[in-house]
Amino acid sequence: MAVSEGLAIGALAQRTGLAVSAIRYYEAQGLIAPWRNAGGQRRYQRADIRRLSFIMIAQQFGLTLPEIREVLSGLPGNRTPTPKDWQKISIGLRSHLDQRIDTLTRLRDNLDGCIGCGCLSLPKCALYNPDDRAKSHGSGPRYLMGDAPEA
Amino acid sequence: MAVSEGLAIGALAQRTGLAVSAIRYYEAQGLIAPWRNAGGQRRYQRADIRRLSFIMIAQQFGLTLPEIREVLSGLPGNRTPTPKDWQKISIGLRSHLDQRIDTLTRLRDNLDGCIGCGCLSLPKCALYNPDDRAKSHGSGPRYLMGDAPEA
DNA sequence: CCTTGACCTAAAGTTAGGTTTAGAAATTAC
DNA sequence: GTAATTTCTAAACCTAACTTTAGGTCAAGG
Repeated sequence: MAVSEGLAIGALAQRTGLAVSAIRYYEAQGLIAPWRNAGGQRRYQRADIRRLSFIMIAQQFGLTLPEIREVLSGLPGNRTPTPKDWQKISIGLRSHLDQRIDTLTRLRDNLDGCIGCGCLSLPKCALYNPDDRAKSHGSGPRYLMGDAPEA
Repeated sequence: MAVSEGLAIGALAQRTGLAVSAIRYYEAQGLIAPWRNAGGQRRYQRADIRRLSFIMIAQQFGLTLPEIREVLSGLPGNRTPTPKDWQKISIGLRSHLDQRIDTLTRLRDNLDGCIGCGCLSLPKCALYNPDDRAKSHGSGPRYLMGDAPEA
């Protein structure tokens, strides 16, 4: 019976390569919202495979889970997202990625001229002012990187 | 007397912009080695300002503290490093950075064609196979991502 | 001499992104 | 109708890179 009662969490895990615990964690973070069957178990739509795939890709691009949740909120809530819908929200990813590449490239260009030239110890060194603030995902203070003393 | 008994940790913190606790932490991780004065307090050389600066820059580039410790071990231990010494070890940074830029660029090039085209849900999608897979050194699974998200 | 501020150590807390564990209930397989 | 799988929840644990706290010690100034 139940020609299509949706995917169980284990099946979704297999299809995406994610751990079951990770999928539950994403739900806790508001990134995915399954329904429950009569027995209280999570059931997912086929479209959720793509949703999780998107999450994994966005993570590779350096987005945090809150950021990804934000991006996903751009999808329609009342129907299964179409390829066009995915395309639309992926534009944000693209610009995020472009920014990161720019930053790193700028950093690299400054490296050769800066390390070894003597300015390394000066707060005004170009390398100290990554005006983009690539807030590395760790927690902690790092008020230097995210919040340069000024510029 | 003691025309130059070295810098106290607070002075070093001010000069570098780092928190005192962070500098002690770096010592615990083997990244810097001050000596102690008669009273047991840490004393630093002026050259350590540059050492900490290097650490901060390397972090922006995405290196972990163990990796930075490794790079720093390339400096001479018996004398104050010269600009040439710094230049030498910075070559490793440069290649690290080049790799990261390459990876991101490859990812970006795949993005437009991949998201929205329908392959997003397939495990064979190019975005799923960042062939660089830098041995996910983090704890968790992230066996999918080639490298910790870093920044 | 005494007070204030900087410094000391060790241990616990923090954030992100999950995993592991434990005990119980639901499903599936035979 | 069981036995074996899965799944459930809640809570504890994990890493990296630090910070905060607690309880004391050192150093400098008046």
